[in-house]
Amino acid sequence: MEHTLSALSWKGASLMSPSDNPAELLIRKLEWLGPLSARQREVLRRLEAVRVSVDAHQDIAREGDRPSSVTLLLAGFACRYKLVSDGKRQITSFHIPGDIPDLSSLFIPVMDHSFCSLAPSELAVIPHAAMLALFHEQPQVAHLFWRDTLVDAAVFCEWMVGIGRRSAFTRVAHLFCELIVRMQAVGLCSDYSVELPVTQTDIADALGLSTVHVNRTLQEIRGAGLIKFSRGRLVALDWEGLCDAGEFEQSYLHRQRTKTV
Amino acid sequence: MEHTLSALSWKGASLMSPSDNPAELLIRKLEWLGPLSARQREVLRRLEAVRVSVDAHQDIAREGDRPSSVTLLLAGFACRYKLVSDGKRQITSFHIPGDIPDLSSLFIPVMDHSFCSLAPSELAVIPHAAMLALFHEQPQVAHLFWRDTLVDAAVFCEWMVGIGRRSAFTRVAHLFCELIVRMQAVGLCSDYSVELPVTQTDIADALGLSTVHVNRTLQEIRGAGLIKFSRGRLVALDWEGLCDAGEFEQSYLHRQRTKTV
DNA sequence: CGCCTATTTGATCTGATTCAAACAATGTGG
DNA sequence: CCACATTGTTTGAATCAGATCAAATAGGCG
Repeated sequence: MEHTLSALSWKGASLMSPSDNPAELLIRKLEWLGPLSARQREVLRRLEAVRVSVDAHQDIAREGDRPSSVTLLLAGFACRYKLVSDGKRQITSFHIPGDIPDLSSLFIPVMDHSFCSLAPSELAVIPHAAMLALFHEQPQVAHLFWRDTLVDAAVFCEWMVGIGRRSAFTRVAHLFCELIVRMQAVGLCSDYSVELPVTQTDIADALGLSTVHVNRTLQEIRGAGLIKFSRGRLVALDWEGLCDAGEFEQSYLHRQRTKTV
Repeated sequence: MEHTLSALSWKGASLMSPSDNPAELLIRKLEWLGPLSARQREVLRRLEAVRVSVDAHQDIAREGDRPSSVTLLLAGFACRYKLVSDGKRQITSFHIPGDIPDLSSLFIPVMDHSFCSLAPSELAVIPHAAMLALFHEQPQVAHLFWRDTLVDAAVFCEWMVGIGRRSAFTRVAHLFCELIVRMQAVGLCSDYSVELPVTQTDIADALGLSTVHVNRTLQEIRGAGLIKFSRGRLVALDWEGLCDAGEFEQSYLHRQRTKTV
Protein backbone atom coordinates (compact mmCIF):
# COMPACT_ATOMS: atom_id res chain seq x y z
CA MET A 1 0.00 0.00 0.00
CA GLU A 2 2.84 2.41 -0.77
CA HIS A 3 1.99 4.23 -3.97
CA THR A 4 -0.74 6.63 -4.93
CA LEU A 5 -1.92 6.86 -8.46
CA SER A 6 0.55 9.36 -9.77
CA ALA A 7 3.42 7.02 -8.93
CA LEU A 8 2.03 3.89 -10.58
CA SER A 9 3.61 2.39 -13.66
CA TRP A 10 1.69 2.91 -16.87
CA LYS A 11 1.33 -0.05 -19.14
CA GLY A 12 -1.00 1.00 -21.89
CA ALA A 13 -0.64 -2.19 -23.84
CA SER A 14 -0.82 -5.11 -21.41
CA LEU A 15 -4.43 -5.68 -20.47
CA MET A 16 -5.19 -8.85 -18.57
CA SER A 17 -8.24 -9.75 -20.63
CA PRO A 18 -7.47 -8.13 -23.98
CA SER A 19 -10.86 -9.07 -25.33
CA ASP A 20 -12.52 -6.76 -22.84
CA ASN A 21 -12.85 -3.27 -24.23
CA PRO A 22 -13.08 -0.81 -21.32
CA ALA A 23 -15.89 1.17 -22.93
CA GLU A 24 -17.92 -1.96 -23.54
CA LEU A 25 -17.52 -2.99 -19.91
CA LEU A 26 -18.78 0.41 -18.81
CA ILE A 27 -21.68 0.28 -21.25
CA ARG A 28 -22.62 -3.14 -19.98
CA LYS A 29 -22.54 -1.93 -16.41
CA LEU A 30 -24.70 1.11 -17.18
CA GLU A 31 -27.19 -0.92 -19.17
CA TRP A 32 -27.49 -3.09 -16.15
CA LEU A 33 -28.77 0.05 -14.37
CA GLY A 34 -31.02 1.33 -17.14
CA PRO A 35 -31.39 1.71 -20.90
CA LEU A 36 -28.88 3.48 -23.14
CA SER A 37 -29.54 4.84 -26.63
CA ALA A 38 -27.21 4.07 -29.54
CA ARG A 39 -26.08 7.70 -29.42
CA GLN A 40 -25.25 7.41 -25.73
CA ARG A 41 -23.25 4.25 -26.28
CA GLU A 42 -21.39 6.09 -29.02
CA VAL A 43 -20.49 8.94 -26.71
CA LEU A 44 -19.36 6.53 -24.02
CA ARG A 45 -17.05 4.79 -26.48
CA ARG A 46 -15.31 8.09 -27.13
CA LEU A 47 -14.70 8.70 -23.43
CA GLU A 48 -11.10 9.65 -22.75
CA ALA A 49 -9.26 7.17 -20.53
CA VAL A 50 -5.79 5.91 -19.68
CA ARG A 51 -5.12 2.31 -18.86
CA VAL A 52 -3.09 1.49 -15.76
CA SER A 53 -1.96 -1.77 -14.12
CA VAL A 54 -1.48 -2.08 -10.38
CA ASP A 55 -0.18 -4.85 -8.13
CA ALA A 56 -2.19 -6.25 -5.26
CA HIS A 57 -2.41 -4.16 -2.10
CA GLN A 58 -1.71 -0.79 -3.66
CA ASP A 59 -3.53 2.29 -2.47
CA ILE A 60 -5.13 3.89 -5.51
CA ALA A 61 -6.54 6.88 -3.64
CA ARG A 62 -6.15 7.83 -0.02
CA GLU A 63 -8.26 9.61 2.54
CA GLY A 64 -7.52 13.32 2.15
CA ASP A 65 -6.59 13.11 -1.54
CA ARG A 66 -8.26 15.39 -4.08
CA PRO A 67 -8.38 13.25 -7.22
CA SER A 68 -8.90 14.85 -10.62
CA SER A 69 -9.98 11.60 -12.25
CA VAL A 70 -12.17 8.61 -11.54
CA THR A 71 -11.15 4.98 -11.77
CA LEU A 72 -13.00 2.27 -13.64
CA LEU A 73 -11.93 -1.16 -12.46
CA LEU A 74 -11.39 -3.28 -15.58
CA ALA A 75 -10.01 -6.45 -14.04
CA GLY A 76 -8.99 -7.58 -10.58
CA PHE A 77 -10.46 -6.82 -7.19
CA ALA A 78 -10.46 -3.79 -4.90
CA CYS A 79 -11.95 -2.34 -1.74
CA ARG A 80 -12.62 0.91 0.03
CA TYR A 81 -11.69 1.24 3.69
CA LYS A 82 -11.24 3.57 6.61
CA LEU A 83 -8.80 3.34 9.49
CA VAL A 84 -9.68 4.28 13.05
CA SER A 85 -7.44 5.71 15.71
CA ASP A 86 -6.25 2.49 17.32
CA GLY A 87 -5.21 1.04 13.96
CA LYS A 88 -8.35 -0.97 13.33
CA ARG A 89 -9.60 -1.07 9.76
CA GLN A 90 -13.14 -1.15 8.43
CA ILE A 91 -13.56 -2.19 4.81
CA THR A 92 -16.68 -0.40 3.58
CA SER A 93 -17.08 -2.08 0.20
CA PHE A 94 -15.59 -4.59 -2.18
CA HIS A 95 -15.28 -3.74 -5.88
CA ILE A 96 -15.31 -5.85 -8.98
CA PRO A 97 -14.74 -5.10 -12.67
CA GLY A 98 -17.21 -2.53 -13.96
CA ASP A 99 -17.25 -0.60 -10.69
CA ILE A 100 -16.04 2.99 -10.32
CA PRO A 101 -15.19 3.02 -6.61
CA ASP A 102 -14.18 6.69 -6.50
CA LEU A 103 -17.04 8.08 -8.58
CA SER A 104 -17.99 10.20 -5.58
CA SER A 105 -14.82 12.26 -6.05
CA LEU A 106 -16.58 13.98 -8.95
CA PHE A 107 -18.78 15.89 -6.53
CA ILE A 108 -17.00 15.44 -3.21
CA PRO A 109 -13.55 16.81 -3.90
CA VAL A 110 -11.69 15.41 -0.91
CA MET A 111 -11.66 11.65 -0.35
CA ASP A 112 -13.12 10.63 3.00
CA HIS A 113 -11.85 7.07 2.72
CA SER A 114 -9.12 5.13 0.97
CA PHE A 115 -9.38 2.80 -1.98
CA CYS A 116 -6.93 0.00 -2.74
CA SER A 117 -6.44 -3.06 -4.91
CA LEU A 118 -6.69 -6.49 -3.26
CA ALA A 119 -5.43 -8.36 -6.33
CA PRO A 120 -3.34 -7.31 -9.32
CA SER A 121 -5.76 -5.11 -11.23
CA GLU A 122 -6.33 -3.21 -14.44
CA LEU A 123 -7.76 0.29 -14.26
CA ALA A 124 -9.08 2.85 -16.70
CA VAL A 125 -8.40 6.33 -15.41
CA ILE A 126 -10.95 8.86 -16.65
CA PRO A 127 -10.47 12.60 -16.04
CA HIS A 128 -13.18 14.37 -14.08
CA ALA A 129 -13.44 16.86 -16.93
CA ALA A 130 -14.29 14.09 -19.38
CA MET A 131 -16.99 12.75 -17.09
CA LEU A 132 -18.50 16.18 -16.52
CA ALA A 133 -18.49 16.90 -20.25
CA LEU A 134 -20.27 13.61 -20.77
CA PHE A 135 -22.89 14.53 -18.18
CA HIS A 136 -23.37 17.89 -19.82
CA GLU A 137 -23.93 16.36 -23.19
CA GLN A 138 -26.00 13.41 -22.00
CA PRO A 139 -27.93 14.16 -18.81
CA GLN A 140 -29.63 10.79 -19.05
CA VAL A 141 -26.26 9.09 -18.71
CA ALA A 142 -25.53 11.25 -15.67
CA HIS A 143 -28.74 9.93 -14.15
CA LEU A 144 -27.57 6.36 -14.68
CA PHE A 145 -24.34 7.12 -12.87
CA TRP A 146 -26.35 8.78 -10.15
CA ARG A 147 -28.39 5.63 -9.94
CA ASP A 148 -25.14 3.72 -9.57
CA THR A 149 -24.10 5.81 -6.56
CA LEU A 150 -27.51 5.16 -5.04
CA VAL A 151 -27.14 1.41 -5.43
CA ASP A 152 -23.74 1.79 -3.85
CA ALA A 153 -25.35 3.50 -0.88
CA ALA A 154 -27.96 0.73 -0.70
CA VAL A 155 -25.14 -1.77 -0.33
CA PHE A 156 -23.61 0.32 2.48
CA CYS A 157 -26.98 0.29 4.12
CA GLU A 158 -27.31 -3.47 3.89
CA TRP A 159 -23.81 -3.97 5.30
CA MET A 160 -24.72 -1.70 8.18
CA VAL A 161 -27.72 -3.85 8.97
CA GLY A 162 -25.52 -6.92 8.90
CA ILE A 163 -22.81 -5.52 11.12
CA GLY A 164 -25.30 -3.99 13.53
CA ARG A 165 -27.91 -6.69 13.82
CA ARG A 166 -26.85 -10.03 12.36
CA SER A 167 -24.74 -12.91 13.70
CA ALA A 168 -21.27 -13.63 12.38
CA PHE A 169 -22.57 -16.71 10.58
CA THR A 170 -25.30 -14.80 8.80
CA ARG A 171 -22.99 -11.94 7.94
CA VAL A 172 -20.39 -14.12 6.25
CA ALA A 173 -23.02 -16.01 4.29
CA HIS A 174 -24.66 -12.74 3.24
CA LEU A 175 -21.39 -11.30 1.99
CA PHE A 176 -20.72 -14.38 -0.13
CA CYS A 177 -24.19 -14.21 -1.61
CA GLU A 178 -23.78 -10.55 -2.48
CA LEU A 179 -20.44 -11.10 -4.16
CA ILE A 180 -21.65 -14.04 -6.18
CA VAL A 181 -24.68 -12.15 -7.48
CA ARG A 182 -22.61 -9.11 -8.39
CA MET A 183 -20.00 -11.23 -10.14
CA GLN A 184 -22.71 -13.06 -12.06
CA ALA A 185 -23.91 -9.76 -13.42
CA VAL A 186 -20.56 -9.02 -15.04
CA GLY A 187 -19.97 -12.57 -16.21
CA LEU A 188 -17.34 -13.45 -13.62
CA CYS A 189 -19.25 -16.33 -12.07
CA SER A 190 -20.12 -19.68 -13.49
CA ASP A 191 -21.63 -22.52 -11.50
CA TYR A 192 -21.67 -20.41 -8.38
CA SER A 193 -17.90 -20.30 -8.40
CA VAL A 194 -16.00 -17.02 -8.24
CA GLU A 195 -12.44 -15.82 -7.88
CA LEU A 196 -12.26 -14.10 -4.51
CA PRO A 197 -8.71 -12.99 -3.73
CA VAL A 198 -9.29 -11.90 -0.13
CA THR A 199 -7.78 -13.11 3.11
CA GLN A 200 -9.78 -14.00 6.19
CA THR A 201 -8.45 -10.78 7.69
CA ASP A 202 -10.04 -8.81 4.83
CA ILE A 203 -13.35 -10.53 5.45
CA ALA A 204 -13.04 -9.78 9.15
CA ASP A 205 -12.39 -6.10 8.46
CA ALA A 206 -15.35 -5.96 6.12
CA LEU A 207 -17.76 -7.57 8.57
CA GLY A 208 -16.56 -6.00 11.80
CA LEU A 209 -15.24 -9.29 13.19
CA SER A 210 -11.88 -10.64 14.33
CA THR A 211 -9.82 -12.83 12.02
CA VAL A 212 -9.99 -15.73 14.44
CA HIS A 213 -13.74 -15.58 14.59
CA VAL A 214 -14.05 -15.41 10.81
CA ASN A 215 -11.91 -18.52 10.60
CA ARG A 216 -14.20 -20.40 12.96
CA THR A 217 -17.29 -19.13 11.20
CA LEU A 218 -15.96 -20.27 7.84
CA GLN A 219 -15.47 -23.72 9.28
CA GLU A 220 -19.06 -23.69 10.41
CA ILE A 221 -20.32 -22.68 6.97
CA ARG A 222 -18.12 -25.26 5.31
CA GLY A 223 -19.32 -27.81 7.85
CA ALA A 224 -22.90 -27.04 6.89
CA GLY A 225 -21.99 -28.00 3.31
CA LEU A 226 -22.81 -24.55 1.97
CA ILE A 227 -19.48 -23.48 0.48
CA LYS A 228 -15.94 -24.31 -0.47
CA PHE A 229 -13.47 -21.48 0.02
CA SER A 230 -9.75 -21.83 -0.40
CA ARG A 231 -6.87 -20.35 -2.32
CA GLY A 232 -8.87 -17.39 -3.49
CA ARG A 233 -11.78 -19.30 -4.92
CA LEU A 234 -15.26 -19.37 -3.47
CA VAL A 235 -17.82 -21.97 -4.54
CA ALA A 236 -21.39 -22.04 -3.31
CA LEU A 237 -22.20 -25.72 -2.99
CA ASP A 238 -25.79 -25.08 -1.94
CA TRP A 239 -26.96 -21.72 -3.27
CA GLU A 240 -30.42 -21.87 -1.76
CA GLY A 241 -29.02 -22.91 1.58
CA LEU A 242 -26.45 -20.14 1.48
CA CYS A 243 -29.10 -17.51 0.73
CA ASP A 244 -31.19 -18.78 3.62
CA ALA A 245 -28.22 -18.79 5.97
CA GLY A 246 -27.37 -15.25 4.91
CA GLU A 247 -30.96 -13.99 4.98
CA PHE A 248 -30.07 -12.77 1.53
CA GLU A 249 -32.71 -10.85 -0.44
CA GLN A 250 -31.04 -9.53 -3.53
CA SER A 251 -33.59 -6.82 -4.21
CA TYR A 252 -31.38 -4.23 -2.49
CA LEU A 253 -28.93 -4.56 -5.39
CA HIS A 254 -31.61 -3.06 -7.66
CA ARG A 255 -30.70 -4.89 -10.82
CA GLN A 256 -32.73 -3.74 -13.80
CA ARG A 257 -31.85 -6.66 -16.02
CA THR A 258 -31.99 -10.11 -14.51
CA LYS A 259 -29.51 -12.07 -16.52
CA THR A 260 -27.58 -15.00 -15.09
CA VAL A 261 -24.50 -16.20 -16.88
CA MET B 1 -46.45 3.19 12.53
CA GLU B 2 -49.80 2.37 10.97
CA HIS B 3 -50.33 4.76 8.08
CA THR B 4 -48.53 5.30 4.84
CA LEU B 5 -48.53 8.65 3.19
CA SER B 6 -51.70 8.30 1.21
CA ALA B 7 -53.68 7.88 4.42
CA LEU B 8 -52.27 10.87 6.26
CA SER B 9 -54.35 13.92 7.07
CA TRP B 10 -53.56 17.04 5.05
CA LYS B 11 -53.25 20.26 6.93
CA GLY B 12 -52.07 22.80 4.42
CA ALA B 13 -52.37 25.72 6.80
CA SER B 14 -50.84 24.66 10.12
CA LEU B 15 -47.07 24.83 9.82
CA MET B 16 -45.14 24.48 13.05
CA SER B 17 -42.73 27.33 12.30
CA PRO B 18 -44.74 29.57 9.98
CA SER B 19 -41.74 31.81 9.39
CA ASP B 20 -39.97 28.98 7.62
CA ASN B 21 -40.75 28.95 3.96
CA PRO B 22 -40.19 25.43 2.60
CA ALA B 23 -38.45 26.71 -0.52
CA GLU B 24 -36.08 28.86 1.51
CA LEU B 25 -35.20 25.89 3.71
CA LEU B 26 -34.40 23.84 0.64
CA ILE B 27 -32.35 26.66 -0.87
CA ARG B 28 -30.42 27.03 2.35
CA LYS B 29 -29.71 23.32 2.42
CA LEU B 30 -28.51 23.28 -1.19
CA GLU B 31 -26.35 26.36 -0.74
CA TRP B 32 -24.77 24.51 2.11
CA LEU B 33 -23.67 21.96 -0.54
CA GLY B 34 -22.62 24.43 -3.22
CA PRO B 35 -23.46 27.74 -4.90
CA LEU B 36 -26.83 28.58 -6.47
CA SER B 37 -27.49 31.33 -8.99
CA ALA B 38 -30.36 33.78 -8.55
CA ARG B 39 -32.11 32.07 -11.45
CA GLN B 40 -31.75 28.69 -9.78
CA ARG B 41 -33.16 29.99 -6.53
CA GLU B 42 -36.07 31.40 -8.51
CA VAL B 43 -36.78 28.02 -10.08
CA LEU B 44 -36.58 26.31 -6.71
CA ARG B 45 -39.12 28.72 -5.26
CA ARG B 46 -41.60 27.69 -7.93
CA LEU B 47 -41.21 24.00 -7.13
CA GLU B 48 -44.57 22.31 -6.73
CA ALA B 49 -45.15 20.90 -3.24
CA VAL B 50 -47.89 19.94 -0.82
CA ARG B 51 -47.54 20.43 2.88
CA VAL B 52 -48.39 17.54 5.21
CA SER B 53 -48.33 17.09 8.99
CA VAL B 54 -47.63 13.75 10.60
CA ASP B 55 -47.64 12.51 14.18
CA ALA B 56 -44.65 10.88 15.78
CA HIS B 57 -43.90 7.27 14.85
CA GLN B 58 -45.70 7.22 11.51
CA ASP B 59 -44.26 5.33 8.59
CA ILE B 60 -43.97 7.79 5.72
CA ALA B 61 -42.70 5.23 3.21
CA ARG B 62 -42.20 1.52 3.63
CA GLU B 63 -39.82 -1.04 2.22
CA GLY B 64 -41.36 -2.27 -1.02
CA ASP B 65 -43.27 0.95 -1.74
CA ARG B 66 -42.93 2.71 -5.10
CA PRO B 67 -43.29 6.38 -4.21
CA SER B 68 -44.14 8.94 -6.88
CA SER B 69 -42.94 11.87 -4.80
CA VAL B 70 -40.09 12.80 -2.50
CA THR B 71 -40.39 14.21 1.00
CA LEU B 72 -38.65 17.31 2.28
CA LEU B 73 -38.63 17.36 6.07
CA LEU B 74 -39.62 20.88 7.15
CA ALA B 75 -39.83 20.42 10.89
CA GLY B 76 -39.56 17.53 13.32
CA PHE B 77 -37.34 14.49 13.29
CA ALA B 78 -37.27 11.26 11.27
CA CYS B 79 -35.24 8.16 10.55
CA ARG B 80 -34.75 5.44 7.99
CA TYR B 81 -34.62 1.83 9.13
CA LYS B 82 -34.64 -1.80 8.09
CA LEU B 83 -36.06 -4.78 9.93
CA VAL B 84 -34.38 -8.18 9.97
CA SER B 85 -36.00 -11.58 10.18
CA ASP B 86 -35.98 -12.02 13.96
CA GLY B 87 -37.65 -8.66 14.47
CA LYS B 88 -34.49 -6.68 15.17
CA ARG B 89 -34.34 -3.16 13.75
CA GLN B 90 -31.41 -1.23 12.37
CA ILE B 91 -31.86 2.51 12.03
CA THR B 92 -29.66 3.55 9.12
CA SER B 93 -29.92 7.32 9.45
CA PHE B 94 -31.54 10.14 11.36
CA HIS B 95 -33.07 13.07 9.51
CA ILE B 96 -33.53 16.70 10.43
CA PRO B 97 -35.28 19.62 8.73
CA GLY B 98 -33.85 20.30 5.29
CA ASP B 99 -33.25 16.60 4.57
CA ILE B 100 -34.99 14.65 1.81
CA PRO B 101 -34.70 11.12 3.21
CA ASP B 102 -36.35 9.42 0.24
CA LEU B 103 -34.56 11.33 -2.52
CA SER B 104 -33.22 7.99 -3.74
CA SER B 105 -36.74 7.00 -4.82
CA LEU B 106 -36.27 9.29 -7.81
CA PHE B 107 -33.88 6.82 -9.39
CA ILE B 108 -34.48 3.65 -7.42
CA PRO B 109 -38.19 3.06 -7.86
CA VAL B 110 -38.77 0.52 -5.10
CA MET B 111 -37.89 1.46 -1.53
CA ASP B 112 -35.34 -0.89 0.03
CA HIS B 113 -35.90 0.50 3.53
CA SER B 114 -38.59 2.27 5.51
CA PHE B 115 -38.74 5.87 6.59
CA CYS B 116 -40.70 7.14 9.59
CA SER B 117 -41.18 10.17 11.79
CA LEU B 118 -39.79 10.06 15.33
CA ALA B 119 -41.48 13.29 16.40
CA PRO B 120 -44.52 15.17 15.11
CA SER B 121 -43.26 16.53 11.82
CA GLU B 122 -44.05 18.81 8.91
CA LEU B 123 -43.35 17.58 5.41
CA ALA B 124 -43.31 19.05 1.94
CA VAL B 125 -44.29 16.41 -0.59
CA ILE B 126 -42.78 17.08 -4.01
CA PRO B 127 -43.81 14.99 -7.05
CA HIS B 128 -41.05 13.09 -8.82
CA ALA B 129 -42.14 14.77 -12.04
CA ALA B 130 -41.50 18.21 -10.58
CA MET B 131 -38.03 17.20 -9.42
CA LEU B 132 -37.14 15.67 -12.77
CA ALA B 133 -38.39 18.75 -14.60
CA LEU B 134 -36.20 20.85 -12.33
CA PHE B 135 -33.19 18.68 -13.09
CA HIS B 136 -33.88 18.95 -16.79
CA GLU B 137 -34.03 22.72 -16.65
CA GLN B 138 -31.15 23.19 -14.21
CA PRO B 139 -28.59 20.39 -14.42
CA GLN B 140 -26.36 22.23 -11.95
CA VAL B 141 -29.09 21.91 -9.33
CA ALA B 142 -29.31 18.21 -10.09
CA HIS B 143 -25.61 17.96 -9.36
CA LEU B 144 -26.14 19.58 -5.96
CA PHE B 145 -28.80 17.02 -5.13
CA TRP B 146 -26.45 14.32 -6.35
CA ARG B 147 -23.83 15.75 -4.02
CA ASP B 148 -26.40 15.48 -1.23
CA THR B 149 -26.91 11.79 -1.87
CA LEU B 150 -23.14 11.32 -1.78
CA VAL B 151 -22.85 13.05 1.58
CA ASP B 152 -25.65 10.79 2.71
CA ALA B 153 -23.59 7.79 1.67
CA ALA B 154 -20.56 9.20 3.46
CA VAL B 155 -22.59 9.28 6.65
CA PHE B 156 -23.62 5.63 6.11
CA CYS B 157 -19.98 4.84 5.69
CA GLU B 158 -18.99 6.56 8.90
CA TRP B 159 -21.76 4.79 10.82
CA MET B 160 -20.52 1.49 9.43
CA VAL B 161 -17.05 2.20 10.76
CA GLY B 162 -18.54 3.02 14.14
CA ILE B 163 -20.72 -0.07 14.38
CA GLY B 164 -17.98 -2.34 13.07
CA ARG B 165 -14.93 -1.02 14.84
CA ARG B 166 -15.68 1.36 17.68
CA SER B 167 -16.69 0.84 21.32
CA ALA B 168 -20.17 1.62 22.55
CA PHE B 169 -18.88 4.69 24.36
CA THR B 170 -17.21 6.11 21.28
CA ARG B 171 -20.19 5.30 19.10
CA VAL B 172 -22.69 7.16 21.26
CA ALA B 173 -20.41 10.18 21.58
CA HIS B 174 -19.84 10.19 17.83
CA LEU B 175 -23.54 10.11 17.08
CA PHE B 176 -24.18 13.06 19.37
CA CYS B 177 -21.38 15.04 17.72
CA GLU B 178 -22.76 14.34 14.28
CA LEU B 179 -26.27 15.39 15.19
CA ILE B 180 -25.12 18.59 16.86
CA VAL B 181 -23.06 19.62 13.85
CA ARG B 182 -25.86 18.86 11.42
CA MET B 183 -28.39 20.73 13.53
CA GLN B 184 -26.05 23.72 13.78
CA ALA B 185 -25.98 23.89 10.00
CA VAL B 186 -29.74 24.43 9.83
CA GLY B 187 -29.91 26.72 12.82
CA LEU B 188 -31.46 24.21 15.20
CA CYS B 189 -28.67 24.28 17.74
CA SER B 190 -27.60 27.05 20.05
CA ASP B 191 -25.04 26.63 22.80
CA TYR B 192 -24.51 23.01 21.88
CA SER B 193 -28.06 22.24 22.88
CA VAL B 194 -30.45 20.45 20.53
CA GLU B 195 -33.91 18.96 20.59
CA LEU B 196 -33.42 15.23 20.17
CA PRO B 197 -36.74 13.40 20.45
CA VAL B 198 -35.37 9.86 20.44
CA THR B 199 -35.61 7.08 23.00
CA GLN B 200 -32.66 5.05 24.20
CA THR B 201 -34.09 2.20 22.17
CA ASP B 202 -33.84 4.33 19.03
CA ILE B 203 -30.21 5.10 19.82
CA ALA B 204 -29.58 1.41 20.42
CA ASP B 205 -31.11 0.49 17.07
CA ALA B 206 -29.04 3.13 15.33
CA LEU B 207 -25.76 2.01 16.87
CA GLY B 208 -26.27 -1.74 16.84
CA LEU B 209 -26.45 -1.99 20.63
CA SER B 210 -29.01 -3.14 23.19
CA THR B 211 -31.14 -0.63 25.03
CA VAL B 212 -29.70 -1.68 28.35
CA HIS B 213 -26.18 -1.10 27.18
CA VAL B 214 -27.05 2.29 25.74
CA ASN B 215 -28.49 3.24 29.09
CA ARG B 216 -25.29 2.29 30.90
CA THR B 217 -23.15 3.99 28.29
CA LEU B 218 -25.17 7.20 28.62
CA GLN B 219 -24.54 7.12 32.34
CA GLU B 220 -20.84 6.83 31.63
CA ILE B 221 -20.87 9.77 29.25
CA ARG B 222 -22.91 11.82 31.68
CA GLY B 223 -20.55 10.74 34.45
CA ALA B 224 -17.61 12.03 32.42
CA GLY B 225 -19.32 15.43 32.38
CA LEU B 226 -19.63 15.48 28.61
CA ILE B 227 -23.39 15.76 28.14
CA LYS B 228 -26.81 16.20 29.61
CA PHE B 229 -29.56 14.21 27.92
CA SER B 230 -33.08 13.99 29.20
CA ARG B 231 -36.63 14.60 28.09
CA GLY B 232 -35.68 14.90 24.46
CA ARG B 233 -32.98 17.51 24.86
CA LEU B 234 -29.29 16.90 24.38
CA VAL B 235 -26.70 19.37 25.65
CA ALA B 236 -22.99 19.00 25.06
CA LEU B 237 -21.41 20.30 28.25
CA ASP B 238 -17.87 19.82 26.96
CA TRP B 239 -17.80 19.97 23.18
CA GLU B 240 -14.10 19.35 22.78
CA GLY B 241 -14.23 16.46 25.19
CA LEU B 242 -17.22 14.98 23.41
CA CYS B 243 -15.47 15.16 20.03
CA ASP B 244 -12.42 13.46 21.50
CA ALA B 245 -14.51 10.76 23.12
CA GLY B 246 -16.32 10.18 19.83
CA GLU B 247 -13.18 10.36 17.68
CA PHE B 248 -15.26 12.82 15.72
CA GLU B 249 -13.74 14.36 12.59
CA GLN B 250 -16.48 16.32 10.90
CA SER B 251 -14.83 16.40 7.50
CA TYR B 252 -16.91 13.41 6.39
CA LEU B 253 -19.98 15.66 6.45
CA HIS B 254 -18.44 17.65 3.57
CA ARG B 255 -19.85 21.03 4.46
CA GLN B 256 -19.02 23.67 1.90
CA ARG B 257 -19.89 26.63 4.07
CA THR B 258 -18.70 26.58 7.64
CA LYS B 259 -21.21 28.66 9.49
CA THR B 260 -22.01 28.12 13.15
CA VAL B 261 -25.16 29.60 14.58
C1' DC C 1 15.30 -25.08 1.86
C1' DG C 2 13.96 -21.17 4.32
C1' DC C 3 11.10 -17.17 4.58
C1' DC C 4 6.88 -14.99 4.77
C1' DT C 5 2.17 -14.80 5.00
C1' DA C 6 -2.19 -17.00 5.90
C1' DT C 7 -4.80 -20.35 8.36
C1' DT C 8 -5.92 -22.98 12.25
C1' DT C 9 -6.22 -24.36 17.16
C1' DG C 10 -6.60 -23.75 22.17
C1' DA C 11 -7.35 -21.12 26.30
C1' DT C 12 -8.99 -17.20 28.47
C1' DC C 13 -11.34 -12.99 28.93
C1' DT C 14 -14.75 -9.23 28.28
C1' DG C 15 -17.97 -6.07 26.23
C1' DA C 16 -22.27 -6.46 25.39
C1' DT C 17 -26.70 -9.20 25.48
C1' DT C 18 -30.56 -11.10 27.70
C1' DC C 19 -33.96 -11.63 31.10
C1' DA C 20 -36.52 -9.81 34.74
C1' DA C 21 -38.13 -6.54 37.63
C1' DA C 22 -38.50 -1.93 39.66
C1' DC C 23 -39.05 2.78 38.91
C1' DA C 24 -40.16 7.28 36.76
C1' DA C 25 -42.54 10.10 33.66
C1' DT C 26 -46.31 11.15 30.83
C1' DG C 27 -50.75 10.97 29.33
C1' DT C 28 -55.95 9.68 29.67
C1' DG C 29 -60.43 9.31 31.07
C1' DG C 30 -63.63 9.60 34.69
C1' DC D 1 -57.40 16.01 40.29
C1' DC D 2 -56.73 11.38 41.01
C1' DA D 3 -56.38 6.40 39.42
C1' DC D 4 -54.60 3.88 35.95
C1' DA D 5 -52.32 2.59 31.76
C1' DT D 6 -48.54 3.19 28.87
C1' DT D 7 -44.17 4.01 27.60
C1' DG D 8 -39.43 4.92 28.73
C1' DT D 9 -35.57 4.55 32.00
C1' DT D 10 -32.82 2.31 35.38
C1' DT D 11 -30.88 -1.57 38.09
C1' DG D 12 -29.15 -6.29 38.96
C1' DA D 13 -27.71 -10.90 37.74
C1' DA D 14 -26.57 -14.42 34.58
C1' DT D 15 -24.96 -15.55 30.20
C1' DC D 16 -22.83 -15.53 25.69
C1' DA D 17 -20.95 -14.22 21.20
C1' DG D 18 -17.11 -12.79 19.86
C1' DA D 19 -12.39 -10.64 21.13
C1' DT D 20 -7.80 -11.29 22.54
C1' DC D 21 -3.48 -13.60 23.27
C1' DA D 22 -0.29 -17.02 22.04
C1' DA D 23 1.41 -20.62 19.57
C1' DA D 24 1.29 -24.23 16.06
C1' DT D 25 0.56 -25.56 11.28
C1' DA D 26 0.18 -25.06 6.42
C1' DG D 27 1.00 -22.90 1.80
C1' DG D 28 3.35 -20.38 -1.59
C1' DC D 29 7.48 -18.89 -3.55
C1' DG D 30 12.18 -17.20 -4.66
